[in-house]
Amino acid sequence: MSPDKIKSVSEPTLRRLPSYLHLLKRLDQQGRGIVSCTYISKDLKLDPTQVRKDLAATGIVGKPKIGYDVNNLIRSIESFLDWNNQTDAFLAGVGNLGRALMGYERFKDYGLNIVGVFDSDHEKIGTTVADRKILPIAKLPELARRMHINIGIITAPAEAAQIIADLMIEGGIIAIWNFAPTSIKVPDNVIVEKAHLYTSLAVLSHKLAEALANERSPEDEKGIANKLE
Amino acid sequence: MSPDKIKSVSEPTLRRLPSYLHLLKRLDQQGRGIVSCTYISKDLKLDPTQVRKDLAATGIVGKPKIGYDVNNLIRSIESFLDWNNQTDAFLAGVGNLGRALMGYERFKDYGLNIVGVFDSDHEKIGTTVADRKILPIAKLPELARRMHINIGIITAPAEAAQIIADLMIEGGIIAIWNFAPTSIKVPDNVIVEKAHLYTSLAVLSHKLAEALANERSPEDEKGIANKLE
DNA sequence: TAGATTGTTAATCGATTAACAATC
DNA sequence: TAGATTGTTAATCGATTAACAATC
Repeated sequence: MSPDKIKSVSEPTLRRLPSYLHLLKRLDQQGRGIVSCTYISKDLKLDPTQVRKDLAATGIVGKPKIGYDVNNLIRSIESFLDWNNQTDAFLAGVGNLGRALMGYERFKDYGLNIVGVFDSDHEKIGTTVADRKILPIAKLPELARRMHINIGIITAPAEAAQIIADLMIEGGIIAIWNFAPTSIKVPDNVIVEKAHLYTSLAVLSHKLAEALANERSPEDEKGIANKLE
Repeated sequence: MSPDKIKSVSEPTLRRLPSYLHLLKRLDQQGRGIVSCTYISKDLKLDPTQVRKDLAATGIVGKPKIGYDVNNLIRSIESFLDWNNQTDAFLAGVGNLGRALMGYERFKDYGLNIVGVFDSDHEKIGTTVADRKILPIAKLPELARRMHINIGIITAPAEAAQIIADLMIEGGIIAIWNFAPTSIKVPDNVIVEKAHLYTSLAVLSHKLAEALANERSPEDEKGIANKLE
């Protein structure tokens, strides 16, 4: 029935796959042909069983006692993430971050090809970024539909995020990569992936504050330990 | 013993706090003084109990039947994340992404103050980015130590990440925000937070591929459903 | 007062980790 | 062959969700 059925996979697994891929590409460059889960798990500080399950999710089959073929593994992960085919995308909001993303030629290695850039600022419209002419945001829906664009990237300020999302959806875009620091409302069939820097910064800030507090009063921990005795 | 003890909190909770904060700031601007978990949970599409627990983790106390005071809540989250104090940071690697981060004046609202920028490229050293002179990377350890810098931001290519991390650690930096697409090896007492774009892109790419595959062959699902009967 | 809400304890769910058989 | 490794099933752990008492 379903010849190339898509396996359902947990989001934590999905998030670990790029780490494997980067390590594997490095190993490949070093001329290594075979790798074991044990090796990967040590390098990335993960549980070996977890690595095995993650890799299995991509459909790869290893050889007991031997390990996995590095090249096969790379291809398996890339095809699972659909990074072997390039997908066209539109980007809206040419601020600092927008420019940074446009400058990442590497995205093409990750299946992403940004073919249209949009902004609402008349000063910016007509100028170019990464050799692409910046177009007026109002043209996004029509162009997206005509070019069958599936992915939209929002790198605009929070205030503009919802308006842009609506235009993208109007243009038939079904996957939105949202860098604006706000949540957007979309229909159920539209996929939204948040890429909020502040989320990551929150973890760092809190852990640092915690570490510094412990450093200042390390006796606290002993105090607690003593009470538990 | 521990007068201002730091509560241990789960990482998922920590990652949700910035979303609450953004919503609360918006509500505050709209002049709303009180908010309930129910309201927050609907806006952010989360479970209300989860919201209640997350907020409780920051130390806030609400009023039954009433809700939470919006301003108190904002202050509670900010102080929990240590975003009410500014922490000085160094950034290494002035490529596109480095420039984008330097351009984010908003970081100051999130407790982050980038006071030093470094690069290894002689062409870049001496030029400025966001009004800061770019310094040679070799000077990072000494300056970090002298200025008591705790946070280091790596926005360099993967190849340079480990070298930069080592220099940061040499300079006494204990928290690293790593944007380079590679994992770095650090001593146990050093905090590393990954901010890898590709991790987020992997989720989007795979979900999109899955959605498109289902669209092409929606009868598959029926087929499976029938078999289960 | 009644009802909406907080705060907390218990149940559920899912991801991680452990154990072990199969394999080259 | 023996040992290292894969692949899979079972146990554990932790986060999410449900239930409910306390409160204004």
